[in-house]
Amino acid sequence: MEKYLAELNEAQRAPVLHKDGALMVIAGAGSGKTRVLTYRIAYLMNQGVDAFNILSLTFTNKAAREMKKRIANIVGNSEAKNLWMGTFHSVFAKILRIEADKLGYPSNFTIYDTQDSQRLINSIIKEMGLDKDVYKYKQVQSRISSYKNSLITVKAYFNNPELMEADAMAKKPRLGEIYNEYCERCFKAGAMDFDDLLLKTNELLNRFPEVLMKYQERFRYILVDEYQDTNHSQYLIVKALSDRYQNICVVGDDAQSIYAFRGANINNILNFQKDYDDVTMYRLEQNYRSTRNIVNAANSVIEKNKSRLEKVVWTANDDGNSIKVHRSVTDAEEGRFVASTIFETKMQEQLKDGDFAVLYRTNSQSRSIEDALRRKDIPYRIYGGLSFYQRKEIKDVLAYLRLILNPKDEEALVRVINYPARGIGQTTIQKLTIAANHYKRSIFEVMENLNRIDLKINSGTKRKLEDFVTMIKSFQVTNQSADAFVLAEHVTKKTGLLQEFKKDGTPEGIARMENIEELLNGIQDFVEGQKELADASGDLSEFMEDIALATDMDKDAGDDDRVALMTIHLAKGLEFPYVFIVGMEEDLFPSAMSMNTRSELEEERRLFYVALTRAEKQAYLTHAQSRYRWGKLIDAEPSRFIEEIDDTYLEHLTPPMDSGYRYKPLIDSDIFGDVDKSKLRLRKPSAGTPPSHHKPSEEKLRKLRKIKPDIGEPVANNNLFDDDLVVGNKVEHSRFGKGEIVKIEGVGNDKKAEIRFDNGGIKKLLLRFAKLDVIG
DNA sequence: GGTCCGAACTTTTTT
DNA sequence: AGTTCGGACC
Repeated sequence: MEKYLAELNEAQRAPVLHKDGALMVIAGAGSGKTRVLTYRIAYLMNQGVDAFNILSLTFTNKAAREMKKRIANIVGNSEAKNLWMGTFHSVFAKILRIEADKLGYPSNFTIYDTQDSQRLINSIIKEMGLDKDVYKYKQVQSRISSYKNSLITVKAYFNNPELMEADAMAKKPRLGEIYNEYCERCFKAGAMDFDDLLLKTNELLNRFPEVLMKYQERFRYILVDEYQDTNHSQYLIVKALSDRYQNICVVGDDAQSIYAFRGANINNILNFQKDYDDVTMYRLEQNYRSTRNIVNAANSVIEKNKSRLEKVVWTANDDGNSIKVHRSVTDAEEGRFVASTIFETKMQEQLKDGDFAVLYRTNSQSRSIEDALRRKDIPYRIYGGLSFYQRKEIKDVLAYLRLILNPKDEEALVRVINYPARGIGQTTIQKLTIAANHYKRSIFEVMENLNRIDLKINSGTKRKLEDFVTMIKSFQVTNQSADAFVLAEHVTKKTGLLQEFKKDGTPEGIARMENIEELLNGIQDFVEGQKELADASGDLSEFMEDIALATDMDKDAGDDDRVALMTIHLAKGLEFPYVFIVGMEEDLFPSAMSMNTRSELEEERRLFYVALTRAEKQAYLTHAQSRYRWGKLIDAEPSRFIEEIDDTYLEHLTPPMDSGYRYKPLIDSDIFGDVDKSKLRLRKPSAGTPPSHHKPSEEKLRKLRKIKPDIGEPVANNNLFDDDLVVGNKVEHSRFGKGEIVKIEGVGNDKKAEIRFDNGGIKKLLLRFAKLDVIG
């Protein structure tokens, strides 16, 4: 152990050696935070802490695996095995399976991905006869998702006039009904969506004190990586679990918070010190990754943000080269520049393809880069985008497998009941659905009992339905004895899925068949891996659990030597010697959708900061004067972010254009005073952020918190009111008028106040949404 | 109940 | 641009 501790600098060693209590590590980009986490866990175990008592939450499962491997090298494999490590979603999915019965779920519940959720919501909207142009299923899904991430259950929703009014004003008065129906259908199908994995964990821990106690005792030491990207739901889970022992270590960097759009709340990290007694704060500020040029350039950009924690990232590395900026006429030319630069640099510097990465803001930008790389025969790998498991043919196979494990899984059933075509059409499915709703049973159960219910289905169709049921049941029998691979191979043959593509013969058909074969290979690999483990069998349920929450980054890259293509979001936590950041153009990066408010623009800027700090030796920024978007050639101006970099760190490969362009005006609370962001959001509801919060003026904020402003302007805050409103306060509400607080209950985002209004009414309002002015 | 064709959406990021 | 979905027609 001593040997390992010697590998750390002083700043890194301190949090590693800090055994008990709450600690927060603010870790600048490239400052070795993974190393700190790894050694801290190893050190805890070295100090006699049982691996069973440590829970470590990481951003990807791959990060967890790698960390575990490194810990195993220090403390030994058998010990490291007992560590609980993984993403929030995968860890709590495991716990939910153990405790499922308490919540009324089967332990083999299905996990719906976003697509499943959207399909279900789509059919609910149709069944309710709503206008699909008003109720756009994707918008509705993202709205429901953000409710869940803010712990607003259906019940909480209907108890909250503010929310209902907001949705009504957005011309969606029946959103609550959809939400309710969606939840009921998921429950009936024995399914949880991604957000449920966190929401139901909260429910579990809140409703069952003995369960909470059990896991508090179990997880005496909790570590959370990338804490700046946790959402409210995750925050509450961590808070609950760590409440007993308070041995909580969070690591993060506010400058790299880039997931606000899916509910991440930067205040979790900004307010950590308020949440626990006796917090020790550590800062890692020395960057080991990048050249001084890159570090300084990144600093000069992030300085433009107002909301930041104080931190100075520095490096002892060499200056290195300037950051190179390249302009091209079209996106195709940009691709060619990237490809030929990679080609030449590789030759001159004796590098590998794997030393290069191309980062972009949106997945759709990969195409032009791919084309250029392919022409030059440069091997590459695309991460993310339409992930393998989201392809239609793969989802079809998986739907059969899901159905075997959980026949109540309606999304899976609807997906494959007539695919490949077996003569079961819309009408029949409709009849089944109505019957299922009527008898409060699943469609599959209805199909099992066709002879006992009169559904006015003709005998031919009935026969087909029975055949389908028999087939699934026979698969279930096979599943008793066969491993996942044998079963999956059997299923693809028996269902006729493979046949379907074989007879098709088109290039797409062949590609799809190859994808299915690749899936089967993947399953076989998995099964063989599992069989080597003592406590696993390689059966279907193990495989399905493994892939349900697998991210694209989790797949083994196979350590093969290729240029990496990915979005900046996906690149978080990674590093490459040479990095190209392409599409540095206004409306693309920063994204046109993110320029309406300061906080959105600041998130884009943090994203750029993340991109830049991925580079070890050399960064390139490229932009095109025109590019194809939506099938049309669009003119583009260079991104403001290029200008924001201090000029001394840049080298223009092409003469810079005159910078006479202008930016779109910001809608900003700085300018307009009290901007009601929830209304802004509703006008533009595609973003996946949680329902926004009323933000009082800066002065009022200060009064509420009774503290002086620290650096810069705080972001719209969920937890502002935590310690400030008390019973007896006089408040004014925009609609209900003046009143007095008679009761406060709940914590954090769930905090409610009961207010007796002067007009006689008593209302219970969720503080984070209630527009209250304190008047005494 | 199946097939074919055109409309519509896509492109912000993801567990 | 490419894909997916829904409606009209067979």
